Amino acid sequence: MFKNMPKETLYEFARQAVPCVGFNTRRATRLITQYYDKALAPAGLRSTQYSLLTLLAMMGEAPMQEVAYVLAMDRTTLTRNLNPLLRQGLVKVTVGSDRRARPLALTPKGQSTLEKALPLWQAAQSRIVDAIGAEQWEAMMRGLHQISMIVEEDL
Amino acid sequence: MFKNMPKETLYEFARQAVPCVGFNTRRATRLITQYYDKALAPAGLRSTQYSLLTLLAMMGEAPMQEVAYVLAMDRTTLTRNLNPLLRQGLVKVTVGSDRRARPLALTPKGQSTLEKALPLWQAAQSRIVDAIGAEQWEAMMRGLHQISMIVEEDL
DNA sequence: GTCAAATACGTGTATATACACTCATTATGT
DNA sequence: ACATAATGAGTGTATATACACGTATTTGAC
Repeated sequence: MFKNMPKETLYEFARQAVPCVGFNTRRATRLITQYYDKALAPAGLRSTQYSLLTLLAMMGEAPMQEVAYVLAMDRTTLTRNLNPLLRQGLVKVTVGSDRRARPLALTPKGQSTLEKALPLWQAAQSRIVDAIGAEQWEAMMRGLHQISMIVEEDL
Repeated sequence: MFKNMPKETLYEFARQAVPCVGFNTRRATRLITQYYDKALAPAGLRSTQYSLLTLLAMMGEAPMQEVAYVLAMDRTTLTRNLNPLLRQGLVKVTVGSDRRARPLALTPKGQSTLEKALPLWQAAQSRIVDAIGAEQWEAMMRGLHQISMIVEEDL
């Protein structure tokens, strides 16, 4: 019975059973995403939605192509991810001088939602970074970027 | 225009724009999953499916509850993830002495599919681990497990 | 200037993910 | 033994993800 096992032992079992980079990152990402989802729920945002709003706030008005590229996300996935944000009126899609492009931008409501979410995110983020330490977190980021670059060569 | 940027610069921009643990792990996981998906395609498996088959092979006949727990995956997600594997006849669902439980087990076809996939996975895995080094990979695993334990306290 | 190539985007389909709710079966307190 | 709680699992719904394919617009070669 795994449920009586300490988490550390369970993780070790899973890692031994499936010693795959992809499996272990996906597994951790499931947990981490749930954690931020829960933290951001009072603002009515999911993890992905918070990330997207934040990126749009930083990028300003930008065509979908560019946004998807920075997200390392399929263009069509971005289209779907926008739907809940459009329905809630947090993001607006306009048309630029190039009438093919669809520049995205935050609405005032999107801006205020983001401001409401910021302290929630900050608390969740700090809880992790404070626990593992900034150096450890920086090292993890470097590792994830390193792996990302390796795998992108094969896509 | 981000497309002319070196990847390293792009990643750094994304990390600065959205300095969130969840965002950065999700972003990397998207790329890594695509990479393994591509590598495993000749065996007709997606990354998640390969992981699940491997875990079932290691666990032997086990009730869904247990499998989901080891995967750190919602029980109902496991139900859905089984569908393509059941349709392809790679996994079978039986009924045990406790008629509520649904013990899962690989079929012979599931076993042979896994054997076909193994060298494909090994090649993809080695490409990453050889590039970053075993120590770096071990450190990443420890970091992911550490973060997983922290966030699980809040779920 | 015209027409093919390139570009920006959306849709159909399939898998991956989780929550709320429901159903069937087993365990338990009296 | 029986009523109730606890347990194991499935479904409805919504979001997240990517590929194959199609549409509209712009670029560029001539």
